[in-house]
Amino acid sequence: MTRAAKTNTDIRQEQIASAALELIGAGGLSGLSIAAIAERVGIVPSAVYRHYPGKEAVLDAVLELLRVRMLANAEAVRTETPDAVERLRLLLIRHMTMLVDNPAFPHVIFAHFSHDDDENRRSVLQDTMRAYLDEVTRIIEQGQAAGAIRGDIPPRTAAVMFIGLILPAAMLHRLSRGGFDAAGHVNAAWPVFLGGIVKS
Amino acid sequence: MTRAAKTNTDIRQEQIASAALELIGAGGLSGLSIAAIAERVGIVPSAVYRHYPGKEAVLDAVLELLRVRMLANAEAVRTETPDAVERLRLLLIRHMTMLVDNPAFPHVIFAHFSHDDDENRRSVLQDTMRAYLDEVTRIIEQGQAAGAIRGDIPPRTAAVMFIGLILPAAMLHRLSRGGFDAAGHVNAAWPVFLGGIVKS
DNA sequence: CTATATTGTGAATTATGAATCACAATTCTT
DNA sequence: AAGAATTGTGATTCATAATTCACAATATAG
Repeated sequence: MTRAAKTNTDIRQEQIASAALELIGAGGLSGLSIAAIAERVGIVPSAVYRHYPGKEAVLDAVLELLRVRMLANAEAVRTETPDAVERLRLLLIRHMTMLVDNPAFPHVIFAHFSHDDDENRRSVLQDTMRAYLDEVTRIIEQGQAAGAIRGDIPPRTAAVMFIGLILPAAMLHRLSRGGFDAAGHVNAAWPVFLGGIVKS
Repeated sequence: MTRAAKTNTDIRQEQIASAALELIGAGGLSGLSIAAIAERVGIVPSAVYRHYPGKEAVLDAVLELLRVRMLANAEAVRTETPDAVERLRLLLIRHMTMLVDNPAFPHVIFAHFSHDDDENRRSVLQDTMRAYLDEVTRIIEQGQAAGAIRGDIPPRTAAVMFIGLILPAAMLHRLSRGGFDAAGHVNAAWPVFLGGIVKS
């Protein structure tokens, strides 16, 4: 066995967090072990502890990864188009792609949040979702101000419905082992959703 | 310590499955242990093995519980009203109530489905979801035939969107530890959804 | 009422995986 | 190049939870 190249902690931390994210996506939280992470990174299990104090810390890093990716999407569409409705559509596509690429996300969300240890993580996740929903809500409000979206619809409700265009598709995609066409669903559902929120 | 009353296996099996369901809802799959189940049932851990060959079998029983409850809802609304749209609304309420009462459901769905052991459970869950979606699809088709629902909407798409009215609400309800008003969201989202699918 | 089957109990066993540690190899500083 | 700091390795320890087992109590059949 060749020895793993000595690599700076900041690089290793990223590698470990990414490996953990992928492992969670593939096998759920139960499939996440220090040994599996180490193998994927190409080091020995005990080496992981050179870069993180323990498994809990690795999970925190995974949550941070997810937070950044979620909000990056919301950020990105802001510069792509000024039109609120079009912005929503682009975000929808991005969001869907992200969930299919990162199946770890729904896993982590629904994972165990019971012990006191997990309380902090739950809170971080909640903040992430709230921030994301705030972005979507803002786009919808903007569409209402511009007269494109019906003013009698609570923006927050529409924002949660927006998430609802994706979440079940991601779930079915996973349950069917990729058999369910998540992208196809989103494309078909979009005009229906639109029909419910735009001015007729 | 008083000794647990001797109880028939069929009763114990139900108690054990219910206990497991509740434990998963409270603490996720990670929070599920034979010891915890036993404590909740009021017996000693090793006694669980009198009624199930092992933990895997208990999980199978939990899945069966969920399947039955899902389909019971779809079945129930069929006799409550002949109107397709109203039937959908009733199902929505039932579904939402069920998810809030049984937070184990989303947990189990997004739980680990990687090992070969889990392959069978994934398949069972997929069947459950498909059967449920079939029911919803049928109601929508019926609404289209009756002229209440737009005919240019793919019924399956609408059915998945229907699930999407609930799933994110259940997620937010959980993330916020009950702070998010899932029932309120569903009530607000329903007319918007309706606006997208009914004939204008 | 006695024999048998069923269920419950506590102790012991086992498997798994997280975490620690002493030591080796590598890189960096000077 | 010498010494210090960093990173990697293998062996070991520790904790947890599933599972097994011998035995006790209780219910059921005859």
